[in-house]
This record gives sequence, C-alpha cells and structure tokens, in this order.
Amino acid sequence: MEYTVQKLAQMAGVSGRTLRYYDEIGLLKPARVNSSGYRIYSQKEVNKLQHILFYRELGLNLDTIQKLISTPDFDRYETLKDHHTKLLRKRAKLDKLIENVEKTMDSEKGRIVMTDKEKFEGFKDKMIEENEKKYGKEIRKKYGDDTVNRSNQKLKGMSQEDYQLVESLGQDILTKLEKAMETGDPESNEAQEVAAMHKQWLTYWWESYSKEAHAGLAQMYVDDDRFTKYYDDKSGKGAAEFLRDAIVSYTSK
Amino acid sequence: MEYTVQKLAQMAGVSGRTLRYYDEIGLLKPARVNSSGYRIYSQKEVNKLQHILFYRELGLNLDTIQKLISTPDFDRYETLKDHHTKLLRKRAKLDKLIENVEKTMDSEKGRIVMTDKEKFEGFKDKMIEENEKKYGKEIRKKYGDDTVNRSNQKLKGMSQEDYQLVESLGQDILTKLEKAMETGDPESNEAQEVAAMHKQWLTYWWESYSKEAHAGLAQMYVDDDRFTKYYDDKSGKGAAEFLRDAIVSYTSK
DNA sequence: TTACACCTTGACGTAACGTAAGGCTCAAGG
DNA sequence: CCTTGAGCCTTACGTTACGTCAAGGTGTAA
Repeated sequence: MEYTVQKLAQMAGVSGRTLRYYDEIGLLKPARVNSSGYRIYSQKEVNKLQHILFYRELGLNLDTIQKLISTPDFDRYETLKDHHTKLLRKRAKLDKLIENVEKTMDSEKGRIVMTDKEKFEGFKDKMIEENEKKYGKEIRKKYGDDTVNRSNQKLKGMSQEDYQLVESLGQDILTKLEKAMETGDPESNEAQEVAAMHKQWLTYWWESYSKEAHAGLAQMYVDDDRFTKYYDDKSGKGAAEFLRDAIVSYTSK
Repeated sequence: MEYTVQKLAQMAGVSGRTLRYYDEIGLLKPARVNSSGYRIYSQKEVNKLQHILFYRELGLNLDTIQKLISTPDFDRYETLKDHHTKLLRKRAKLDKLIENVEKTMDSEKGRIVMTDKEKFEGFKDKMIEENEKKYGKEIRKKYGDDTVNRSNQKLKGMSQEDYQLVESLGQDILTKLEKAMETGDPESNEAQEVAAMHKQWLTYWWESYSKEAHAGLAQMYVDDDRFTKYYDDKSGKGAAEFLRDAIVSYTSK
C-alpha cells in the first residue's frame, strides 16, 4: 500500500506540513518521489512514523527522536532517564511558579478589596457633600445641626459592609412599599411592616429615635418634591404619600 | 541617577540584549537617548523594570505584562487567574507525560534485561563452542564425554545471576591465589583456602566431584600451556604450578 | 474540458532573546 | 594627543516545530 502526504497524514493524525517538515529535516523521508514530485510513502514509513509519534508524545524533541530511531544501539533507556529528569525539573519549576502565582493572586485580592475600600471612602465623602448641597439647609433647619452632623459622622464611620446592609434594607423598603400599596390601605399589615422597617432604617442614621421626628421626616417626603419624586420613581405613583400615611399611623400607635 | 544599558542590566540581573529587546517591542523605553544614540535609563525605568521582571517570574508573557503595566485598570487578578488556570493545565499535561515516560522506561528496562539475556544466551553458546574448539579433545579424552556434556548443559541452564556468581568466585580465586603465593608455601593456610575455593568453583561445573579429578585438572593447568599462561597472567608467574601444588596437597588430605 | 481537490516549493511568523559582525564612542593611561 | 580596551549601536541570523499563505503544477471524475 502506498500513500500520498494527505493520506498518511490523516492516517497518523498529523498535518501534511508536518510530514514535509520531517522530510525536510531528514527524520522521515518518503519511500520515493513520483515523476511529478509527489511524496510517496509505503508501509515501512508508516511504521517509522508511528515510532516517531510515540516518542513525540513523550515530549522528546525531534533531534533526539532522530537519534533514537536511526541509531539501533542508541541507549534508549538512558535517553528516557535524562528526559525524565528534565521533566521532573520542569515540574518542580512549574510547581514553584504556580505557588508564586497563587501568592500573588492572594495579595492582589487583598489589594482589590483595599482599592474598593478606598473608593468607598471617597464615595462616602462625595455623598455627604451632595446631601449637604441638596438637602443641607432644609434638613439642618428641621432637625438641627447636631442630628445632621451625627448622621454624617455615622456615615463616615461606616464600613462597606454596614453600608451595604443599610442600602439593601433601603431597597427592601422600596420593594415592600410597592407591594403594600396594592392593599391601598396604609394601616394594612404590609404597610405597617414597611413603616417598621423604615424606623429601623432610620435608626441606622440617627443616634436617637423619636416618633415625632419620624413622622416629621415622613411628611417631608411629601412636602419636598425631590423626595416625592424619588419614592414615586422607585415604588410607584403616590408612594411618598402612602409611606407618610403608614408612618403617621405607625407612630401614633 | 542615570544608567546605561549595561549598568541597568547588571543591576536588574538581565542581559543588555534583553533591555534592547524590551525597547524594541516598546515594553521598556529608555528615559532618553543621548547624542551618540546611547540608551539612558533613570529611576522610573528601574522601577518599571522591576515590575516587568516580577511578572516575568510568574511566567507571564511580555505581551500580557505590557498590558498589565501600561493599562492602570487592567484586571490584574483576572489575568493572574487565567494564567493560573493555564499553569494548572500545563502541570496536568506534564504529570501525564512523566507518567508515560516512566511507563516507557519500565518497559524499556524490561527490554534491556531481555536483550542482555539474549546476549548472554548467545554468549554462553559461543563460550561452549570456543571451549570445545580449544580444549574439547583433551578434556573429553580426560574426563569423558559425559562430564563435559553435563558441564556444557549446566552452563546452558545457568541464569545470568548464577553465571556472575561463579565468575566473581573465579575472580576471587585469582586474587587470593596471588596473595597466597606470597607465602611461598602451597600448604599454607592461604593456599589451602584457595584450593578449597577452587573445589567449590569446580562443583558449579561438575555434577560429581572427586579428589582425583580435581588433582588431575590441577595438573592439566600445568601441562597445558594455555591454562598455564592464563594463570600466570592473572595471578603472577608460577601461579599454575603453585595452584596445582596447593590442590594436590588439599586433595591428598 | 473543466472544475476541484491535492500536490509542490518558498517564505514569513512564532517567543524571547543569544550570538556574532561591523562600526562608533568613551574614559583612562602613556 | 594618541592609543587601547571596554562599552555602545544596529543589523541580522538561529532557535523549535510546525501554521499559514501564495503561486503554480497535477490528478481525476463528471
């Protein structure tokens, strides 16, 4: 049986280029070349290629393989032992590398958290600033400098985890508020629950809690367009009013 | 502080070529180039090189390093994780490779032993043939076909280990013989010990042992030039005679 | 005959430098 | 001032085992 380059290549699972390369470096010459210059391989070459591929699978370089298959008394065992030693060294190096990469990943992880923390610190400052700009005057007038300052201080002292907790509580309130509005009744269980959550949320910000202040804040949500818009956007039209009604009911109990 | 290529290279433990290459690919450009075309690096480049080398140590390619250090918000952790995954895959492949090489080594080892065995078989045949050619007639005349045939058969049935054992005993005899000769007395303890060893050696070859045959063989060592020469070569002049005397004395006890 | 698969050689690209070759520059010693 | 040796420069090839065009010839079935 005779084979052209492609035939042999497919049989052996290598590319035609590989066979041409092996011919080029003298590792595997075709049995003959036909009149058109086509490489023709026969069974002998098939076998030889099998040998070559076997050794190649072991990671030996073509030069070594060349010697192994062309020199009958070439010390195969010794060659393999050398190769084995090299592979072990390579693995040892790889192990170290992996270890180092892992260490670096760990420290990089630490740095990412650090960076996020830094960003968060900046974020908090910016938020306070914005709050002051937006609501500063009114709020300070209503609740007094002390309460506002303490609130700001509280925010400054907050860790990212704390903040995220408060934030998620805030989100919860908005969701539950939307649901509670479906009852249409600010005194329904759902609505009263939302009011209770809002109290909890508030205590995160305020040092001291009073029913009056709570009801006052709720009223502000209705009076101040910016707050009204915020609640209406998040929980639906009339949310600010509904929330105020629920809180007024809750605080008068 | 400013550095030329060599200075920086030495500081950082890389070659000048490496720095030129890094310049070439735009990884690390010198701070400036002086009027003669010399690359001049300053502290900033030293630091950058440190970063590059750090990542290089982790096995990252220069292209990736380029991105890591030039793009500030490039995801370092993600990059390292990818790299880590690649390294783990590489190690898994290497492990398989090593396993395969070990398997091949084992089977190759088996084949070497086989080969040695085959060679040994051939060697034994050749030895018997040679013995027959050299000493066949005389020995067969003296000890009879049976003894010789049985001796040959014994050799044929010998394993390599057996043979090596007999051979080393033979070597021992030669060494001890040389020492015993220093006493100048074939009846000395040393000489008698050599005779005893020779008896042991002989029983490896002969099915049955007799004092007469032993003494007869000893005499042949003297009578036959080839044996005489052998012993004289190995253990010193007069060794064959000395051995005969010792054996004669030993067998007459 | 024509289309299409298959063949050829030649040559560039790969990753990260090592290693000349050929020529210019700098600092120190005579 | 000149020389000398060390150091700098650019250019370019070599390394490993092919992958991937590109340009052009060949084989075969419809």
